[in-house]
Amino acid sequence: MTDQPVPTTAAGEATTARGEQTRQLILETAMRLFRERGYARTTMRAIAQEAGVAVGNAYYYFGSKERLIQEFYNRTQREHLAAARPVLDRESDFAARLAGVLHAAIDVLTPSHDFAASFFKVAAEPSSPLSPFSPESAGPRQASIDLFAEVLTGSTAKVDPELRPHLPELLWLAYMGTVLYWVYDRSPGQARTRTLINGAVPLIDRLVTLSRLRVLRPVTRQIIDLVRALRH
Amino acid sequence: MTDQPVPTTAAGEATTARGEQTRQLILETAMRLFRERGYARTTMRAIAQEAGVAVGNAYYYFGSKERLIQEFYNRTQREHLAAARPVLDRESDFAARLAGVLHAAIDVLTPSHDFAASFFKVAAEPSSPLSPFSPESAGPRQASIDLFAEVLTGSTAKVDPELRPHLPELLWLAYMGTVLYWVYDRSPGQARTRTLINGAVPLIDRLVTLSRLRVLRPVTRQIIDLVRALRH
DNA sequence: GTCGATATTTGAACACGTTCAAGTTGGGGG
DNA sequence: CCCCCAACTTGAACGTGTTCAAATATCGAC
Repeated sequence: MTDQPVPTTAAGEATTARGEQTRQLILETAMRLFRERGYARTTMRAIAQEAGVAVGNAYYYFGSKERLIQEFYNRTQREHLAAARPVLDRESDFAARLAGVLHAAIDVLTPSHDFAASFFKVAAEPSSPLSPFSPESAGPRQASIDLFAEVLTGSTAKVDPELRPHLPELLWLAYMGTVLYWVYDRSPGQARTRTLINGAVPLIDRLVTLSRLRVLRPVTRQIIDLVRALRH
Repeated sequence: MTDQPVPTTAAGEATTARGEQTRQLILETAMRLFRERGYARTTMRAIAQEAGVAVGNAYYYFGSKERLIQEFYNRTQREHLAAARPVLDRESDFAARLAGVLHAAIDVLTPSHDFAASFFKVAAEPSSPLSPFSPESAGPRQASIDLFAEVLTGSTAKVDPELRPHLPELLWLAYMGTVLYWVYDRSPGQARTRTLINGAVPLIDRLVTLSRLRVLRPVTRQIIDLVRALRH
């Protein structure tokens, strides 16, 4: 009853210099073709041919076509962390930090918008290791959550102490929502996503501030309880 | 640069009694096999063989394997509307109505959880006509939003008049989020999703009520402005 | 009843992702 | 210098979704 034949086995890391070189060659070729033609229209045969290797060789390093996407995912994540760094070093205002980190993510993603949609389709599969909620993604996911923890800790924001430990994960969730919106965003240059960020960040900022208000305490508590109940 | 070769042409509706019968036969067979073996492991050849027709015949009525999923989608949607009806006729409390409608959706979906994941993968593709945000889904989407409008209008809830016109769509969005959670929910019987509904509904109810409060007016206004800005 | 048009049905052929048994290569130990 | 083994490379073959030209069935007009 389980679906989707399990993606083939493990790593595929090169162990020699020659191998590493081939691996990189295939990867670069694939990324170029994905960008040029889109994911679906790039065949494994085409990648192999353009890279000047046999199709089986591509499978030696990347167990499947999806694995190539995994590589894109990792690369993007690293670039995001790097792009967010200057913002975190510069700003101390919570809203500015959050907006900066979110805009940085979209900056990094923008050149790949067209084929990122295909990437998204694969990641959406709940059983896929590429899903942001999968155990296999635990590493990158935690790195991402840590980033939002830093958004918070480095800021001057005053937060309800009960809410604080949960906030990084909630911000990460908002980040996922933003990316989701971006994937579906058909406006030129994904301008709508920028609007979303610019509108949502002050809103989040205000809500976080208000969470300490007496009238809202019960609501805050209610949210925290829900998060706790869902986390196990 | 556009991805995914466009799904083949239009309808495929039968125009004769004979055709309609064949169409139904193929559809029932497909649904049975999907449930028995999962989506990925059910081949078009198997469907055709079990239904006793040629593989090309299945393609005559359903332009692609994904189209068969479309049919599942429509069917589920109809069942949801039907399952929600008694609740709406019975309850007048906003929270009870909302919880009832959401639980009804999960009730309808539960038997298909295993293969609904595959369905979801397809629907996630932004360019797919099955995406809940696609123009092709406008009909079913509106029907769904109307359902949440009825959740509201039939209730005794007092809502900020500025917020009210936007609330059905926001509730629909929350519904989409719930389904998203359900798809990824691996807990036995998707019990976690029930927890989510039972926790989120009172929260939403309270927030809706609080939206009329003086301190929260600016926040409410801010949300409305954002929704407006994103809607065009 | 016969004919033509339209609806339906067929299955071989194609393109693509993936597998795998059979090579080839390169370098470290003798 | 040669041998051996693991690392790497190859491409034919398989299963699958999809297409399409050709065959067949149905029905209303005459």
